Amino acid sequence: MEDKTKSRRKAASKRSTKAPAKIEDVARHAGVSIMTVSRAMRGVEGVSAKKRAEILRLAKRLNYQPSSVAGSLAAANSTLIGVSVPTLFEAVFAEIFDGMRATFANAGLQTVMDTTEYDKTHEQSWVDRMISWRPAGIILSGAEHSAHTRSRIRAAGIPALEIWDFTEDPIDLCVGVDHHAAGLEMGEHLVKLGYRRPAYVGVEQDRDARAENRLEGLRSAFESFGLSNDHDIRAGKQASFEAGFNGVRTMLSTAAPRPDVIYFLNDHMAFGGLMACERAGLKVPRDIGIVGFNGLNINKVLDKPITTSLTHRSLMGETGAKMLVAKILGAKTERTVALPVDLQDGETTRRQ
Amino acid sequence: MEDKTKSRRKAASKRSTKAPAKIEDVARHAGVSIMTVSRAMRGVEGVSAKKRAEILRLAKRLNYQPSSVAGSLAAANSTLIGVSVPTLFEAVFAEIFDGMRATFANAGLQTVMDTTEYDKTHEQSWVDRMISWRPAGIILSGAEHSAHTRSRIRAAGIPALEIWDFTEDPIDLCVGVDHHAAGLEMGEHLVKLGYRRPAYVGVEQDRDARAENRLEGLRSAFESFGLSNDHDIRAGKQASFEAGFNGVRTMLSTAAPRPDVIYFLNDHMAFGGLMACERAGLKVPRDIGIVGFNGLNINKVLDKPITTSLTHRSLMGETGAKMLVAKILGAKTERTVALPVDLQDGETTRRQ
DNA sequence: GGAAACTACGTTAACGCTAACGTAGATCGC
DNA sequence: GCGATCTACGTTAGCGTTAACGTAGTTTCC
Repeated sequence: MEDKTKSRRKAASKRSTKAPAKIEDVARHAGVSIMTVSRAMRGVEGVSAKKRAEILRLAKRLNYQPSSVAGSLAAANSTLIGVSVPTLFEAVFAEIFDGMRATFANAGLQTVMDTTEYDKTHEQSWVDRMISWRPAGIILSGAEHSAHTRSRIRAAGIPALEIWDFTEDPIDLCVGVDHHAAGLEMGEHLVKLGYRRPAYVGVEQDRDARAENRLEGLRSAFESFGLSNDHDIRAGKQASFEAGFNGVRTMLSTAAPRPDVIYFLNDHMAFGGLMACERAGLKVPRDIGIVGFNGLNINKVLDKPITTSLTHRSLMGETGAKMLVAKILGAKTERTVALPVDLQDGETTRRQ
Repeated sequence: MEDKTKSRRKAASKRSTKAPAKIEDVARHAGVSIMTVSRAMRGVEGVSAKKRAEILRLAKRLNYQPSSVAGSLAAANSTLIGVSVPTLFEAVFAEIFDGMRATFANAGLQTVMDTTEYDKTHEQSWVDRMISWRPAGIILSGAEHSAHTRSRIRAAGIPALEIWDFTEDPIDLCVGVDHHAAGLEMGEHLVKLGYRRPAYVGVEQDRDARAENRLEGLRSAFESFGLSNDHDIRAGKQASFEAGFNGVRTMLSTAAPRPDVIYFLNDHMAFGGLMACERAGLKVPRDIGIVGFNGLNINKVLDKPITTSLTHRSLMGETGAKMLVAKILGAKTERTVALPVDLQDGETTRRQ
């Protein structure tokens, strides 16, 4: 009877070639209690050095890997940090993530990442799934989240960090840059350089709230001088070289009078746009100005560096990770940190 | 006594503002058994429509989120797919990942990703941590893994996919391209175009096994014509624009006689190198040839597209994901799939 | 040299959930 | 009209681990 039940259970489970070893197997082989194995594996006190060594050797031989699932259920704590980024196609998020790595590794926390495709529904379901794993912390990109997302995270009492966009009113913690201010600063700079007919080239759908904020900043700069931005071109789904290229082609074939400067969603789009301008016979910056955002790597190899706003992605990641770790450990930390953006006057805009 | 034990336990747990609702809370509020709530939440049979609706409403109100930790321990199954990529700085892996997304989402599987930094020790510990969560499947980049990694995955009996590099002898499943063959094909092409003094520009440390395979392929092509590649420059840690730029600068200042063609680790490095050549007054392809790998996005906007080998990253991701899902569901699938690489003759190498 | 303190274990009871099985009451078939 | 089947639940026994506590044997201290 006993036997039958067991074999049934086994057969019902996925075609398990061989069930992986569990703590009980190690205990039996070592002739000790389960608890002693548990202590030995975790390196906590209460086991003699000799027995510990023996148990560890046995565990290795049996290919025993403690189950984090059972472990975190029993201990009610976890070492997971859930990270959500809109896309991996923009190097920015890879750089932020890279900046966080060391801090989390030092704290013994492991990150698990997924992408939301700039979609709030995606993000919501990601948050729910993530919470169901009871992580030690959660990281979201940007500062605009659905009410559902905010309340779920708060209700779960999980430390959370919003990164990239700055807000005074975060779910929990926030580190980022003020995108509106960055756009405004760039706009004022361009006005000062004498530009009067700005255009914008971004991606289809205004899913990227930060980019929209920058555009608004730029617009208000021009508007405060009585100038308006009529040309708002959206091309492609991702902020790629190609999208920038196509956006400019579209613009040049439709816009009259021609804009005198183009503000791009980021440097990659700006480079694509630069290529399109030159292909169309326009000299940059003589005939038209090109402006990007982020200060991406490509800028370092171009003959004519693109005028852009440099963001400090790695520092941002590190700062955010430290704040989150502090919060998780119950230490004091600032709730919000705003990082500066450095305007870099390149050679794709005219000299003053 | 009973009470004391409970409160002690509570106090000992992390400063829980308020413990999140559990299935028991919902059951109590709804006046039904725990099992009925479980069934209602999972949408399985055995609950009347009326009760189900009521329970779901209650769950929402109590902010109840079923614990995946407890759930997968009890049900001994999981919906996790662990994905390991060497770096997020190369768009290639983002594209492969993107290609997999839809397939996994349709199968109700969720991915969790982390990076290994091209480090086998990193990868090993990632595999161990991942296995401890008992995922439904595991995805590794490349085909060179430590014995420990291979045996652990096999011992755990978890379906695994190796992607990007092709091998006849995978841990479990494999989809990728033959990098050696791609290098060989490009080498033969360059010989045919009349190139005789090839050079290579890659990154410091030969951590990227695929890139080394391509280089070997290229070399054997030249060697079979009695030509050798003397110039092997390593610059930077990441395969960035800048690394390509710096690599070429180094090369031009040291190499004599000057190589007539440079093979780069990828298109981004090639573009950086192209910039460095032009900065140095060399005309491409008149004075020197530039060759990349991957067929990255930037190539679509360049006046002179870079000669490269196009890889089909999105297709690769999709193919691999389908194979893995099939394996997880117990369906038949091929063990290995080799995808083609398309040589694209650009304008950074001379015409025949 | 005997109580106190420690060391190195073992035992028990969770952790939050689900599989498997049990069971009233309703429905059905002939 | 009565056994057979079905529906909608409830009960029981884990899943693999750890926290908390219990307990022999050993050491320490004055």
